[in-house]
Amino acid sequence: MPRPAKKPRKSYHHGDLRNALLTAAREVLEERGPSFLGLREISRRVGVSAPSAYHHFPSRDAIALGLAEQGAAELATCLAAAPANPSGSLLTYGEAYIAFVRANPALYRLMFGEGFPAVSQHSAAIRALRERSYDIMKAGLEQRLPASELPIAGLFLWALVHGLGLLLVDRQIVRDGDLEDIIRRVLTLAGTGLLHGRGRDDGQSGPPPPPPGTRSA
Amino acid sequence: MPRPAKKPRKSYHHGDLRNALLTAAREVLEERGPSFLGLREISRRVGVSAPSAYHHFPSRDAIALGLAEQGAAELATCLAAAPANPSGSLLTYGEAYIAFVRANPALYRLMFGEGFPAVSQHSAAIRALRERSYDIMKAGLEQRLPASELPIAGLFLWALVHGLGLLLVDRQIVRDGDLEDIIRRVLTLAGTGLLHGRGRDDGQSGPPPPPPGTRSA
DNA sequence: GTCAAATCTTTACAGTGTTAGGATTATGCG
DNA sequence: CGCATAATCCTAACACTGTAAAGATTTGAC
Repeated sequence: MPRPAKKPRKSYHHGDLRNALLTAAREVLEERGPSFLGLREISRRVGVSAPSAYHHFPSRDAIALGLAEQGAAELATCLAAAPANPSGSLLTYGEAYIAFVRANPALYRLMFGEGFPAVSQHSAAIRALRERSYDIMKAGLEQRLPASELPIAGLFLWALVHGLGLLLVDRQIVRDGDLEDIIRRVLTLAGTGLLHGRGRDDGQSGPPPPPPGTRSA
Repeated sequence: MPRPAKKPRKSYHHGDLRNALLTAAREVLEERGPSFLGLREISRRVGVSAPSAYHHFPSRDAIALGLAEQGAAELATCLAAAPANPSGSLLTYGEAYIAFVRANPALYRLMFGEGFPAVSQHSAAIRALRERSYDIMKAGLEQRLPASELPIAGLFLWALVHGLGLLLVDRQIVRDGDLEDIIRRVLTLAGTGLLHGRGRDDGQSGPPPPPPGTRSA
């Protein structure tokens, strides 16, 4: 049973230091921002000396990498749990994505920021999780777009929610109206683009969308 | 006349240290990335002792802020110089924006990253320059959209190029095709959305999905 | 020429990530 | 059980960082 952490432990060994470090790191992250994520600050919160962390992580960056992997996994979970409304799947996925970013602003910045080299180099685990998120969103488009348009449409959607999420996190959007409504309208605008923009290079005129779930290339 | 910088100067006084520091800082930035932008490293390149910088900048963050202001000004200039092709203004503005990001990747990350508190707080100068860039892009939309749609359309466009630029800088887009073409197709897709999305038809407003609070599942 | 202001210097301090080596506890084998 | 050994945590120390304080050198005004 993992020790409750943060309380003064009685045993010399902690018992679950690795997870305790990650938990404390996440607290520091959301409380004070990615640039204050210091190894000594983290260890201090856990009540342990700084070098102890090196028995569980090879470097400070590795702790940040651990957080980034957590974040990537949670993002994929959020997207997978989004209600797959067939008529407005783009809207629901987009809103789920934005909701995650707004619920974990500092974590999202860490995931896509430059502050931690280990994170920027995209570990294999992160790459896999990111691909999973991307595939989930793309699957939502698959029912309504010809396969030839999927790569561009997926990239379009990803870039939009990525940029919109970061603008929100950075408080760049100062409009005083209802933020939820603004987000919904931007995503709706994107949806009409996807719906009306299909006539590019698919010569067929009334193409039934290919329903069978062949994973995209 | 500014001293050539980087060569061992003979006079005790440098003469144009402030600009020399900014120039060296920009070199460090693009060579090694924002997280390696150290005050001592910068001073070393100029051939001057570290505390000298404090006569020209109140802190290390202030140097980064100076770079961010430079970047904001250059971005606005790039957008203003974009050929105002009336039929595809969105494409040209979007491409100009992306071109700037790709030409100054580290600078763009510094401008919108979290590594430097002074930068994240958006100085008045940066706010003004950013607004100018935004207005330039919005002006490109003005000729083709009703005024009521402008705020959302502008935000949509900004979020898209912001996200797309950051994805490019982060090397998240690994598709092996022609990158220029991919960018063009994404922007074109966005353009069709703007053109066809003016009559807002959001009849379906489903139940808002529960925001995933996701604190330590 | 002289004095003051501006500029650059060395020195020093508190903080960081990290390494080395010693203390303490848990574990597996006889 | 008893004991060797491995795992874990500790303190001490190093090189580095941003920044403050105070001394040296140059510029410019009177």
